Amino acid sequence: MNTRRPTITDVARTAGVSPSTASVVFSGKTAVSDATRQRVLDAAGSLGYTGPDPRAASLRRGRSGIVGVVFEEHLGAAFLDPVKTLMMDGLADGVASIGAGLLLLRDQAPLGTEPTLTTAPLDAAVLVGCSGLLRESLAVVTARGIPVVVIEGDAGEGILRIELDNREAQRQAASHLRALGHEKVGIVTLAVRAGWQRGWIPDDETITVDVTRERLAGARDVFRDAPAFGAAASSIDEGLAAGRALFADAAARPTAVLAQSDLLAAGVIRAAEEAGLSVPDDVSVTGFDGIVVDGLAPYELTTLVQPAADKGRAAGHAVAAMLAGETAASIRFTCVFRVGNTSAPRA
Amino acid sequence: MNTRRPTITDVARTAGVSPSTASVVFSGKTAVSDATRQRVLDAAGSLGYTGPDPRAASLRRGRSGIVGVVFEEHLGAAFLDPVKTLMMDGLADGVASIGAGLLLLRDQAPLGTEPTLTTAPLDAAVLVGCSGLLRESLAVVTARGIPVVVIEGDAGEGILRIELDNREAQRQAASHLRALGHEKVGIVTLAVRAGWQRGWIPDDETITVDVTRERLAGARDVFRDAPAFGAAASSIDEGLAAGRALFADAAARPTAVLAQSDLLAAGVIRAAEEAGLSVPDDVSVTGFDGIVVDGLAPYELTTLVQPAADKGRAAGHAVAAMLAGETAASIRFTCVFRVGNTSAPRA
DNA sequence: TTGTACGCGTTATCAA
DNA sequence: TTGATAACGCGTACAA
Repeated sequence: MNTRRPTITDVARTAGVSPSTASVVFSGKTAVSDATRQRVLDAAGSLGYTGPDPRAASLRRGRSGIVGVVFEEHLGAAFLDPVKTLMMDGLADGVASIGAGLLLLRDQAPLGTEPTLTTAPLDAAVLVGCSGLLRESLAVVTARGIPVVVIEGDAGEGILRIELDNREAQRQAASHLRALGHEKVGIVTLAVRAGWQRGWIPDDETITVDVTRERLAGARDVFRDAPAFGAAASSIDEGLAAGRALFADAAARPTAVLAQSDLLAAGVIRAAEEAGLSVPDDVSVTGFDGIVVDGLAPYELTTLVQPAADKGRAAGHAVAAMLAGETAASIRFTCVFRVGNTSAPRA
Repeated sequence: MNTRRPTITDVARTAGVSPSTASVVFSGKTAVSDATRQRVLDAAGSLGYTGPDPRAASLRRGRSGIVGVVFEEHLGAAFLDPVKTLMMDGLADGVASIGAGLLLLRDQAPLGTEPTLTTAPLDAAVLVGCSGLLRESLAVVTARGIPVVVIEGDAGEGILRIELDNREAQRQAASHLRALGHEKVGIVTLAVRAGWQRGWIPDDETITVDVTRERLAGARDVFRDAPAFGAAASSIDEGLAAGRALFADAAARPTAVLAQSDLLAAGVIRAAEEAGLSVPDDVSVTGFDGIVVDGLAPYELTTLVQPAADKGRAAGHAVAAMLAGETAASIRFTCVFRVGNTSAPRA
């Protein structure tokens, strides 16, 4: 009848000690005599007590050991992107140093259900995103007075950011192509804004996604008038579609393509093959990210290797530092340009 | 000096009401007069109170609104698998019905850091995995008396499972090939056990991964003596390597290949192309999962479509039901066989 | 080395 | 419609 779970008080009573002594046995904060410890442990065993209730401990300590990760997109979409996956991996590592776990949260409340971002017992939050969509989430979190870090996003005043030298990096790839003699270059970009449908980007288009805008600017620093085709997402299939558009007109065909992600680049390569073009002899293709594209061998992309996992790890460490009361600073990571076998001198 | 965050008691005092009334204003559990509500809201606004502390609420309610998801692997590895990604997506949906969030947990405690599975404020847990590795996690969770659901794993007595008709499903694909006249068939399997290196599977090998064993059994139900090559993971590159092994000896070459995942199948197709074989004219290839393989067009795999997202959703609903005190039952999902353009009659 | 006493911030219950 | 009271289960000064 009394199915209530045993508490540390029950254990203490059974062991014939005070609750605080029992508590200490589990937390190990203070020395306890072996005899007493054993009595407490035995009592716990016989009662089926499995340790302090995390909820109560969390209230008492003021910490829950949980870091929220907020995505703009649908969760499935987020993990389809290998870069985000790597980033999460690093983040998991980074917060592990404070023994915290990662709570997955979506930005948009799915109608009717509780908006967990406001009600979850978070110690800190990491916002992942590129457009201005997460401004609202940011407001909620800062109002709660929770430490927050933004990865690859427009954070606003006084918010810690983890970012990349997108423009400078992309400029390197463009310069590389320029040095190889290429002049007619096509650009394949990531999404221009939330809900963007694939298509050529008009010159007067406003690009709200930071990453897209910065990388495009880097490419145009070198090839001022290069046409840009915006993909709807970072995937091989989107790159294929973009590549088809670029190679459609044999007369206007570019001799090199700057893709804003490795997946897009892989798709562009497929499109080139499809059009009877050889890579890199007829067309050079560069990517961005430096991930391993499954199934792309024997091609090895000329690309910009970004420290995706390090970005996540840095975010985790920043969060850890802030929770420890230390001050943490924004970090700007640098990409490493890597020459593969998908770029060559202009034929 | 007093930087302590305001509590609901502070708000109540400022508004001139009792704490319980203020609480009700935020929870909406009981009707409150508009005048009173406004006074409380105003007080909260002026004090910078942003709502009840989730930690305290969680202690009082006995619920944290958090469901743990435990993976055997490294987080990055888990999300590299599209099936797991879909499953997570469904799971997120499923637990959203009770307003819960997903806490990512790893099975192996990374040495020294707190094992969060024992200390996290979980309402329930979902274990994802195929081998017996998560037995330990299971023990921890059941000891805590937390509802638990296992997806695609050997759960043991009395544990709720969400599974697939792996053997029957794979048998369908095999029968399909048999009906097409194929007799020399090769099998490409998923990992045989944790840490497995790719290679031919000896007849006396013990297969500890449930999914691998069941699907292999299904294939052998039809092709008793078909040789099986075990991949190290589910990826196109692993499939490519397996395919090379299968097609290495032109004389012994199979006319059809049963792959245990779509990614592996995609790799096998690449290997076939590489060997100058045409799919499906020279070689038929079947997959398993029914995911969209990025970049595989124009091939459309003959495969078994598994309801990956539904599995996750079902796990979420099961968890919700158990938390509501209802009884939930194990579920066995069924795959749907889909014929694409990668299988054809034996030449 | 152990015990006492109290508070963490909230909410359920019941009475007014 | 509002308020008083009592937990929820634990950790930690401080005293013994």
